[in-house]
Amino acid sequence: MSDLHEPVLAWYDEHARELPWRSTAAGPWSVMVSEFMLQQTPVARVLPVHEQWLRRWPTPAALAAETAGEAVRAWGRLGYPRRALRLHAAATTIVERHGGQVPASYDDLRALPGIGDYTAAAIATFAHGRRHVVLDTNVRRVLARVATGEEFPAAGVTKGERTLAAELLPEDEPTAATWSVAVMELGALVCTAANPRCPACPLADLCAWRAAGHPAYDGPPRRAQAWAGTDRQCRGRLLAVLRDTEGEVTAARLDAAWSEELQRARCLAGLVEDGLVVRTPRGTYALP
DNA sequence: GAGCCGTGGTA
DNA sequence: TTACCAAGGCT
Repeated sequence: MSDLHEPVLAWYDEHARELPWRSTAAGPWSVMVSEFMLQQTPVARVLPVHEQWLRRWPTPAALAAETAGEAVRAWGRLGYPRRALRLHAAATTIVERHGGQVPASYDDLRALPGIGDYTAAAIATFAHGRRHVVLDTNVRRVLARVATGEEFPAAGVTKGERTLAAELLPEDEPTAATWSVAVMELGALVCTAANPRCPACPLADLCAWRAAGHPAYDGPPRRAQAWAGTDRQCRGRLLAVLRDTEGEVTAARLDAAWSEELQRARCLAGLVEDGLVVRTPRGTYALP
């Protein structure tokens, strides 16, 4: 399967997007911030917020010196605001335990809040040039199609998947790093979830899914994410009020943001529990 | 391992 | 319009 390398690397050399966190001028912190923001969030929406963050907090120490609430506020509408909390906490740990430098080792990164297997491998690879299996949704989809002949990978990462990805990883460290970002980019731009651009794919002639005639996905249905009326929507509404207000917010303001009382109370308690909101002694609410 | 956690763009 | 989904992590 190592005959996949050359076509993918050549394609990446020609078609890679120029992104701020890929610039030679970008440091490990820029990469780390981007990886947090890109968790489940499209590049287009990350770009402006990433730029603001790096300008305001050019180092982990700069972010750590702020309150967590300012990180949540600056997160804006990227979604999953607990990521902002975790990034702030990770920056604090980096200052306290790593001399203010983003760690290069997978294990050190993996131990930070908000960093799971993917993000640890991604930062070690993209920020420090280390050699790790970087298995995100893009890579998984490309491998499922090219090697397994299925349209989509299983719900969770399988052992076989990880083994395959490890076998495909080039031995040479810098080449492995380029390969990892190249396969991700191929999945993001060509081998997309919907309407893949097979005619533009450098692996078209080697692709098992294409050879099989693009059979439709027949695995278990992926349950749609409910939204309207859910706690997630309610939490989003409540936090938006806090984000868009300097200082404290009265309970009445939050009452106005969501009419269903029981659900509102449950969600507010959840936000406090998560550390995204604090209740003041006066009974008002604020960002931490 | 399944469920939960935001948001907005696209077809 | 509804449904899908976009560089996951945590419990």
